[in-house]
Amino acid sequence: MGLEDRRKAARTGRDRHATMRDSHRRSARLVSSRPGGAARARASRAEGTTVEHRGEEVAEDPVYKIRHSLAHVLAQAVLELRPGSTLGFGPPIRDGFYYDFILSSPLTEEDFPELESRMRKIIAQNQRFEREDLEKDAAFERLDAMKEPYKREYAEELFAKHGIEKLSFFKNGPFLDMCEGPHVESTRQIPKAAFKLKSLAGAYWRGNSDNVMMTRIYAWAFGTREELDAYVKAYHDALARDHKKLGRELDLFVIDEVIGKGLPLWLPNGTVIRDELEKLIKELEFKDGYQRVSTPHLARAELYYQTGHLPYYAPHMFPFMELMELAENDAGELAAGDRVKEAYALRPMNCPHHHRIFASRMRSYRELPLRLAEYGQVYRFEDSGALSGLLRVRGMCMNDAHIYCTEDQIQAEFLKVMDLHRRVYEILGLTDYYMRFSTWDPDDPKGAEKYVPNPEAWERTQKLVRRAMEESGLPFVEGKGEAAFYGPKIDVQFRTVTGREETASTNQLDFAVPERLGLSYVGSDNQEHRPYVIHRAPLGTHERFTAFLIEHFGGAFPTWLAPVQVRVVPVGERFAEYGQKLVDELRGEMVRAELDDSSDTMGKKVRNAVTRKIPNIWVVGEREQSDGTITWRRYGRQDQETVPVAEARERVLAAIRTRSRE
RNA sequence: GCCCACGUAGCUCAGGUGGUAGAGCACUUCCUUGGUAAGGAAGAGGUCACGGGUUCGAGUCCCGUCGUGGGCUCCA
Repeated sequence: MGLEDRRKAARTGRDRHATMRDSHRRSARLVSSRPGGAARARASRAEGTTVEHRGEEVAEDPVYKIRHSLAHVLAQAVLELRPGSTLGFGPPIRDGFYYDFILSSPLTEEDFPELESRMRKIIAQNQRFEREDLEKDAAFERLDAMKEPYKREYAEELFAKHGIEKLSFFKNGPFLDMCEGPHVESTRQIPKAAFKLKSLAGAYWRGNSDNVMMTRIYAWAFGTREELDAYVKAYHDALARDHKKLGRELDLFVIDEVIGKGLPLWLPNGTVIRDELEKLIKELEFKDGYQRVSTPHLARAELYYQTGHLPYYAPHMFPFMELMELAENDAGELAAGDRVKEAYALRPMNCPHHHRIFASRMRSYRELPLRLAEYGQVYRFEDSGALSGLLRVRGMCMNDAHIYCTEDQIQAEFLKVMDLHRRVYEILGLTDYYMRFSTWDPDDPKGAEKYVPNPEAWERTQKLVRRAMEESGLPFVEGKGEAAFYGPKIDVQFRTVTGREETASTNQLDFAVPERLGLSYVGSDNQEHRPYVIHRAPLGTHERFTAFLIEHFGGAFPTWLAPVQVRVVPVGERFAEYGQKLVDELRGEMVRAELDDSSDTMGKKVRNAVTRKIPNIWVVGEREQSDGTITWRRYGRQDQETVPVAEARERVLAAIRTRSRE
């Protein structure tokens, strides 16, 4: 495939994604925005900045009403400031609300004070929210008079596809909006000091990248000023834990534009964390019967035609490397000709390589489940606008493994995988996550493009995964329509310090690709059978997972993970030799220890060690040297103790061995 | 990829209305040998992201490119 073809494939691929995405966002919208009628309660996924799925209890929440009403107040203020603007959606969200506009002329964040003050004036006017339900014709007439084409587009859909009878409108003061409510009775019930405009953003109409880009204004809003202040303060405090900021301060990684965007360089300190995580998971996987393999970052492009991933993944792959056949040019010299001799691709995933290992010889049912694990480096051509620190990169290392098994083994294997997750999170002290059971949507009109067409297999595998999840006792929510194209998955969702939700881990049950690649094993019946494949990655990628850990620990890693585990600080130069001896002994035990033999003062040395968030500082001076002790200062603690060297060393070794949270 | 904002020394930032760059920390050298979060002095370090344009003159104004951030789409 030539570059231009690839680009074309990329474009179509992207278009297809957009369309598919739109279809499930549309169904989500309906739940939240349907005017009148009971909002259908639905398993809620913890929404970030998108729409809340509402149940009745949510709708009655006073803060929800305040946020909903504030959105109207904001829109009114925007229309005052930018007459002729048109409206998109303006729903309440987790910590406030937003509203989308097509602005008649641009706004900037510098306009926020002006907007906020207009909003307060509107609130002070004590405008009543009055509801009016209109039947179809009247509703369209109203919307045309309002000159709100986007609202009208949505209304048409509501009447046509969802069979609603009436459309509800809310009027407060001079502002009229098509909306399902509910709202406060009058603007006076909105606390004037409990909201704050947050940011300006672009957002596609209906979340579809084929549509126009609207301007979204995000705002925080709460029931009281105190809650708002506390929230905003917590938000700003959290920014100190941002992995990008700490990555720089603690020399963990850099992203160098000369190397390329989204291609992080791991510095020695960051590499320690990666290595420790690898050690951890290798131990756990070994105990669970995984075998390690090692495969190249490249493969012939042919491989991706075989797997059937290509149409799906082309937009996310780096361009193929094409080796041209040699040919004589006009000058009669041998040079690269027009014909592609061979094409290679940087791999965007590890599974095809592992599948080829499975296929490398005849397999017997006696070998199953076969668990092949690799820390596999992959490269994905992510949209430039999606890149973000270590959270979204173009070169990443996955904690990947593929479990080849029979249908009878799926349940037990899935349980083991989920238990592996549980153990990892427990060791790391991660509790702030939730699991999402991502299933196919048989009613999805775009289902033919989205899913492997095998309803029976979908039902069967989903049942197996669901049962495994229920047995694992891990709580999960269901994400209908979120499945991979080849099977259901379990995603683990985390939130970053800035509140953005990300998937840290994804586990998929694949009943389709083994078929495409013709994988098989010989059963006890001497017949060939198709294995199932479980794709799983408890630590996701090093890049993203480390980003979470940096933020989770605020850069203050427990001893076992810390880049420097012990820093020995001699009180004066005379004690450097004693300090060096301690360091040598620790390093002899594979402890990452170092001596601060700088000419800084005591206070400065301690400050330096604390600033680097080193978990253990051993201070040594006259007393320690003569007594064979150290004075131990732990990160984040003021109290300290003087301990015999042998005991101190043993305690550090134990903390490392047990991976204690200390 | 799209919308918006930003891009001054390694880092954090100053540099009204255009007149060819500053601070603190870090770094280097010297002095200080100190008991728990910054001892002192000197020094080095910037083609103000890059490329055009306007102007007698651009870090400062305009355009483009690249990069970063916040969102959207997508996703580990």
